[in-house]
Amino acid sequence: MPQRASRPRAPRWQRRPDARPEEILEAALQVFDAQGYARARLEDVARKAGVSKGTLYRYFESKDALFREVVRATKGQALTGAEAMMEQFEGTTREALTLLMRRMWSHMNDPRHASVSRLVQSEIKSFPELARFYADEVVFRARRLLENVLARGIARGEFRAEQARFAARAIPALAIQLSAPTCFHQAYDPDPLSNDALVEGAIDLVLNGISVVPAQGAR
Amino acid sequence: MPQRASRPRAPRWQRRPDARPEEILEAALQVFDAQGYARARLEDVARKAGVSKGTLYRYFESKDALFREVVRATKGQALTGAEAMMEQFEGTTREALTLLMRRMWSHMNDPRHASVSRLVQSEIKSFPELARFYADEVVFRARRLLENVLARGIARGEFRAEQARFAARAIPALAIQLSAPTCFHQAYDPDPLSNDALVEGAIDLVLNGISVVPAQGAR
DNA sequence: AGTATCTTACTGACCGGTCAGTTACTAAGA
DNA sequence: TCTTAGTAACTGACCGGTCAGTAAGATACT
Repeated sequence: MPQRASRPRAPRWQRRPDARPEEILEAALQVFDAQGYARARLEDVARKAGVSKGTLYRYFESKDALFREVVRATKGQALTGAEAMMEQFEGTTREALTLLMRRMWSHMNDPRHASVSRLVQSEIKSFPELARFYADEVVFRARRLLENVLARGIARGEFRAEQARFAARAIPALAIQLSAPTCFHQAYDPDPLSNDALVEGAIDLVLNGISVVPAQGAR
Repeated sequence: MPQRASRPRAPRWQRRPDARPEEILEAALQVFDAQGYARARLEDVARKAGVSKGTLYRYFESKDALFREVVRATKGQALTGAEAMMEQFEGTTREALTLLMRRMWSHMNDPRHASVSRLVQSEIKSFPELARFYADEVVFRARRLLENVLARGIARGEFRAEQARFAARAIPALAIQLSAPTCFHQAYDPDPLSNDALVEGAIDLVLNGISVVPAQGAR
């Protein structure tokens, strides 16, 4: 019963220019995630977004552009919260870093973020423009946040100074590679680690790896 | 001067059935690396290998199969040497692990291995059959090797037992993500780390991360 | 050694499916 | 009634895969 006599015109489609872009981005993320960039068909994105293929081109000028916007929209402001959190943190830097790492890992458990991270890893080579954006707005920004925390720990005598540069790179690397949803061999793994075990393992390894050895002085 | 009167027939092409497969694999690796699997054209692979496209199909039954063989050929026996090296190692386990990590990082500096690692990361989702092979013959095998070293260190009281499982996963993760040639943002990095700094940073982080804390007992 | 015969590595033109992007048109709704 | 969001059929490039034909070169037989 598509329409009633008293409200005769149930339009075949509606104009919703404000809602479309977001819906298309969401659909695109799902299709890109499932198929990878190259195999993803705009036809499928359109269907999933409830529009026709032509409509995509009203809002995004090409498949490339659509992909870039997916990444931008997902990761764009993701770091702001973490930065704010760190700004006002008062406890030991060990606690701060623990908190931050838990936050990173729980982020990677959000399928949206995990998908985008994986996609960027996979496709970045074909998107020099995106590469620049992603490096500046995601990779280096995350690194800067970590470096600030690490610097605080060094200043307070908690962490070893010589590990600051490497650790700021290692933590994101571990988050990307060692959170369950990103890991392709999870399915075949004879000895899989739970998500909890992965976070806690990472925290333990990093904290022990960067803390000043308690041989002389501390404790 | 393509031919001389005294040796009149310089053939337009030669039969070299033994050499072809290897040459094709090498060409395929280069093209896949440069373009990614989807964008790589078999036409280009053929040209680079000095054969026609049809010839590819004499040796490999499809593009998929060709890709699988590239991976197999490159990574297949790569671990054997490392396993042998560890088998006969006599020093402290710290030294053993250091040696092994240096070996892993220098492997990743070989463009062939770096390419394949990146490609597998990117494309694995579309190749379930390859995923199985890669998980069993590369990922888990490398992990097993690391676990053996770590177990030795635990048995000798050098390493903390609770870190064995995570560290065996973390080390390859770091090797893949934090060796220069695999890293897409190296070009834009305002504060790039040299390869040396990356290896040494990883070794330092890991050794400190897994070693028994010298608070009580040791030293 | 020469040459006829046969096998098969190799070529390259072609086919057909796929899909990003276009366009001519329709109708929502201010 | 006019603007423009939206549709759907269409186009053309691209490329994986095929196959009929060609010639390299091995083998057999003088």
